[in-house]
Amino acid sequence: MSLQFVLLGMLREPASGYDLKQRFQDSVRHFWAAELAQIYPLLARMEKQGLLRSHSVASEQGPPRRVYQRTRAGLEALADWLSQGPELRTERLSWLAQVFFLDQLKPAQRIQFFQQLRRDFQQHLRELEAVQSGWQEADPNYPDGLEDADFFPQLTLRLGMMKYQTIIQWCDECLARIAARQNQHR
Amino acid sequence: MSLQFVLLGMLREPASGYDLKQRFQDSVRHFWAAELAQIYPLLARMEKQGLLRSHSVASEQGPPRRVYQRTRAGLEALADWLSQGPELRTERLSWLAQVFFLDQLKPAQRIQFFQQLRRDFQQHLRELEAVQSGWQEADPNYPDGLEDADFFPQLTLRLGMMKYQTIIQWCDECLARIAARQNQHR
DNA sequence: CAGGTCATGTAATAAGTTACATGATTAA
DNA sequence: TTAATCATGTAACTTATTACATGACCTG
Repeated sequence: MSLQFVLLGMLREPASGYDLKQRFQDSVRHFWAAELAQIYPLLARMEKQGLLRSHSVASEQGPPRRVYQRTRAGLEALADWLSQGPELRTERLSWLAQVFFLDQLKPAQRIQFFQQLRRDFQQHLRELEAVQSGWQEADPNYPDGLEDADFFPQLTLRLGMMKYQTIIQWCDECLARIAARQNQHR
Repeated sequence: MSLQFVLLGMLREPASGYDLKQRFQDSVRHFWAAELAQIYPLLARMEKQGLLRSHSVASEQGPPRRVYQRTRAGLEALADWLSQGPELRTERLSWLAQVFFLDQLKPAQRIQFFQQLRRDFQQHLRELEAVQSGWQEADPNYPDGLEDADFFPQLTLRLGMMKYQTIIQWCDECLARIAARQNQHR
């Protein structure tokens, strides 16, 4: 299970389940997501396994926060995972499966499909660009003077943008080719 | 559940669970995968729901084959899925999560990590290129004279190649930037 | 006669989603 | 007073993986 390692990686500083969920939202959501209903029980399990330690901290608002930190064992588990090299798993892209079968959709709707797809990814791209801008303005060292702990996250942001650009380009290409085919078939 | 729809899409012609698994292997494996242990029970369930019909056909070798075909209801379910527009779900790319946390790995191993990543994706790219070459040689209409039923699959193949190329490019960029940083820090 | 392919399936486990329950505080 | 945010959790369900069981036939 990789979520375990993602949590270990994020626990560079102590954090509660709720905090971790926020961090997903604003730093890794373009390549990982997790719900609280998955995070809470997993954190508890990891503590039982000795990878984490927790203590309760009173909160100004709401119930007390359970704040977790990595143990030595947790740190080792993370190091192991990283040193085993890239963990590649088969992706499941339902939208691409839809494209695969798109001949079974009415011609007019096919074009709409690609237009919608383009809009969706354009939106994703804009979101990442916004993240980048914010960062860029806040940190004069951006991007190559960053410290390691920020440099590698920046690389993932960069790939996210490159990938979305590629997909948008591909959408345009698809739309052009579909249009060309329609003219030919008359 | 999208596997259901992927199976419906693939059942353009009747096929057994075993057949379907093969088709995953050679046509959609870069964006979808499924094990027989998932396929068999799902096909049975879909038949109970009235989306599929099956009959048993003797095989030259091994046990009789259970061959499935779509019912009208199955076809409608597929059409519905397609006409609802692109189904985007959050991806989970563990290897990219590893990059995100790569500062927690020894510097020498970081470079190895990217080299390995590059090799892996280079391999994936080569596999798709081989698929394309085979197809290109077999069909003189490739790629824009293809019929719809082959044209859309071709688009997914094309995106697969573009994506892998992007990732390889990004790996090179990362390696260069890491090297540049090492020089700066001395 | 060992290992691969053909072919179907079950069982156990892991991973992820959706819905629900609780209850305080704060801002519109 | 209504909705949002803070904060933790459980329960039910769906989706996916790994391991196992069965047995014929085909190739080296």
